[in-house]
Formats: sequence, structure tokens, C-alpha cells
Amino acid sequence: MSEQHKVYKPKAISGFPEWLPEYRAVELAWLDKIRAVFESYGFCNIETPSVEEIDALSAKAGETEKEIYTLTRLQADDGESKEARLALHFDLTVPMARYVAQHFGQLVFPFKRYQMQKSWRGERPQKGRYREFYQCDIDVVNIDELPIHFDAELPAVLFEAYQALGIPPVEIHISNRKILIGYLQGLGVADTAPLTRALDKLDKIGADGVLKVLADEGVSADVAQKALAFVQIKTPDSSFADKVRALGVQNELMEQGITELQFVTDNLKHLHGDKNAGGGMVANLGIIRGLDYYTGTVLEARFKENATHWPKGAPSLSIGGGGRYDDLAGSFINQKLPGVGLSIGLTRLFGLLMDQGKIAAGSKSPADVLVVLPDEARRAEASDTARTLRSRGFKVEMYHRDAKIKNQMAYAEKKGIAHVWFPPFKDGQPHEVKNMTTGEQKPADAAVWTP
RNA sequence: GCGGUCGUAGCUCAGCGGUAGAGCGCUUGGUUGUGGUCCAAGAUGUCGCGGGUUCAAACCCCGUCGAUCGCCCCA
Repeated sequence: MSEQHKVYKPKAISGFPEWLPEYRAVELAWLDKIRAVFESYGFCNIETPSVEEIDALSAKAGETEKEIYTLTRLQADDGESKEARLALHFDLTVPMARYVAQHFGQLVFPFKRYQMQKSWRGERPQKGRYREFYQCDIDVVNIDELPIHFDAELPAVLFEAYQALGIPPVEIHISNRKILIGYLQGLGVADTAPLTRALDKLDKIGADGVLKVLADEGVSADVAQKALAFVQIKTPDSSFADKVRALGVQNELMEQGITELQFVTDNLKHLHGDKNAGGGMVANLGIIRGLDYYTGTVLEARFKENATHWPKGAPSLSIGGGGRYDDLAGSFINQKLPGVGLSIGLTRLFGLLMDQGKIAAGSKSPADVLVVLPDEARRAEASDTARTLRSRGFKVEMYHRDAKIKNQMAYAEKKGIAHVWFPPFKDGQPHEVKNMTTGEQKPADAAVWTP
């Protein structure tokens, strides 16, 4: 090796987070907890490839299209097109739609699946926004018609998942697109898109900001005021309906949406139980969501703003969301497949809490026990001891070389391994185990020992 | 894609014109089989990269790359 070899200075790649072992351990535990909640409702798991054909992704991409990472080989084979055919998926909904269409004949409907994988988007990274991130999705897809039952079940699953993580209180904000669209139609608005885009920013730019944007868009002051009054409606129960009707607009689609949202809120009353104080569900007509394939229920999860749990001024970013779509797989198969689904932005959630210092580091090692190597001649005995403990379900690391005992102990200490096992140093001596927390050390038998 | 800020030891940063420092971390030692504390010694940097100004640049100027915060948009 040359003394002056050139080193490639390691650096973080923006938007592609990675954690130290003690934090990755927490992230892994989260994935397990979320998975357990999903499965407790009978959702099955699938995993789809990281890549899809660009044509498949583009079918529903819309604005997202420019953020797609395409995949090409550095060295294309002769005759192989230089044009990319494959791309990394930017969410899990499109792959799921393709999957359902492709395996249509072999799936049982309503198809309830969960999927926890990374997705990629080539956006400018910033707080709470990454280019590579985990999403934990659940969706229910059915043929022709999907019962409203699921619109209420999914938010409940979502809420339970957040609870399982032991994070600050989360609120699930729910609305229904039909109410807003019907309301705007009732106001005589023909093209609703520009309005919804502006109204969606209420939380970010405030009421005055929204009015200003609407004025710039050429919306009349009367319509703007009425639209604003609508998106400011927020109730912890189904009483939102009276408030909507009090605004004086009559519309059939709107009434249909109200009925649906009432069903959902009525069936989520249990989220307000005492043990959930501080979090829960709220009917929030300001929830709109940008994706245009949502047609009914839309929902978003956010941390509840609360001085004791969440510092003032912290971002009230969405940490999960979803909704109902009439037909997502329509571009893949000649079947009507309505669905309702939602996604937990795990990396965003985890990253935000990391920034706030609210993730308590886990252990640097999963090991329960470090078996000391007294000296080279006793390696076999140490090895047998480790094996015995493992066979009993303990996670056991054996020290890797004949080093001073203080070094072996310091190693256990640094890795946070709770017990150090001492095989005999001389024939006839008993095994001993030391509890690194209490400092207590006593004779033990690997075949029967318990911490 | 567009704007603001910032790039000095593994990490957090000080130094702001005379050729590099602290704290933490790391390595070794404080004797015979035992960690966390303490003490002692030690290793570590083309001061992001390229050019310019100057007798002299980590420091001033220009460019570039990277990071970061915000806009658009979204989990």
C-alpha cells in the first residue's frame, strides 16, 4: 500500500438518510410495530420491485413525473436503447395498482394489502423531505364497489399504528372531496382546481394569504370568502355537517359527501377515549390534498400542536395521509377497481423526531450477553457457552481475541451489552456472569441462567 | 428549477492576512483475571476544490463542487 494513496472523502448524499446502529435499531423496531398493527387488521404483505416501467409510473404520475429517477446501465449492450425503460417508484400506490391488475385472477377481493418499502423522488431535499424514504402503505381494493366501512377502518388502523410507536400525540384530519367540490359547484365555480390549490395552503399561508392568492386568481371576493369559511370548518365529531349547511349552499354531491364523512366520523368516536387524550380524530374540511385521483374521503395525519410535547413553531407537516379513489387500476386493466388507502411517511416522521432529539437511542448492539475469551486455550469452552446461551434464545456475542479483560469489558460497556459472561479462567472454577448495570457478579450455569 | 446561508481533525466548533487550535471521541499505559470515574502519554488535517490579489492567504476576490434552509410540490 502506498503511503500517500488518495482517499475518497466520505460524505453524506443529500436526501438519502442513514442512521447509526443505535438509531437504526429504533427504526427497525418501528417497522415491526407498524407491521404488527397492519396485520392485526388482516392486511397481507406484498413487496414489489424497486423499479417499474416508466410507462406504468407515468400513467398516474402527473406533477410527480419530473421527480422520477430513471434507471440506465453505465454501459449499454450493443443495440440496447440508451433511453431508460425503467425507473424507481416514487410511491407504493402505483406499483400496487399494477400488481393488482397483473395478478387480478389470483387475488381475493376485497384485497387488503400492506407494503413497507422505500420510494424515491428527485426533489430538492429540505426539512422533512427526502429523496429516499420509507413508506408504510395500506390499501383496500375491491371490484366495482368498495363499502364505506373501509373509509372508517383505515384511519383507525393509522391511528393505532402511531400510538404503537409511542410518539407525541397525533391527530387524524379527515374530510371528503365530494363536500368541497359540491360546495364549490353550488357556488357556481366551474373550474375548481385553482381554488382547491389555494385553499390547500390555508395552514401554511393563513386566511389572509389564501384570500390574496384567490384574488390574484381572479376569484370574486364573495366566492373567496365563502370558500374560506368552508375550509376553516373543523369539528371533533359529525357536527361539521350543520356548519357546512349553515353556509347556505345546496348541492347534491355535497350532501352525498356529508353523509359519507358522517359515517366515518361516527365510526371513529372510539379514537377519543380517555387513553387517547391528546390525540384523536378531527373532521377538518381544510384537508384537500393535491393528488387528483382522490374522489371521496381524504385524510392527513399531523402532530397535535401542543407546547408540552411539540416545540412551538415546529413544522406541522403531514406525517401520513391518504384517501379514496374511484378507480386507480383503470389504466392497467379493464375492470373498475375502487380503493381506499393511506401511507405513513416513516422516514419523515423518524427524521423529524430525530431533529427534535425525541428519538431515544437504542442499543448499539442487539446482544444480551458478551462471552469473555479468558485465553486462547479456552476458546472452545467459551464458544460452547455462547452456543448454549444462543440455543436458549439469548443474543450472544463472543469476544474476538485473547485480550486483556478490561478491554473486553470496555467493549461490552461501549456497545451497551447488559451482561458479561466469564467462562472459568482455571479448571474447576465456576462460570460467572456480571450484570453491567448493577455491577453484580455471581456464579451461573449457561444451561439454566436467566437475567 | 430558483433564492439565502455555510464548508477548518472522526464529531461540535474557535482562529479571519504572518504558514493550525480546543472540547469530545480514538490509541496506549496506570503490573498479577473485571467496564463506566480519574490521571498520564500519543496519533490524526493538501483549513471542500481550482484560479487570482499579496513578500505572505484557512483568513481577501472570482469560479466551482458539496451541504443546508426556504420557494414550487409533496410522505
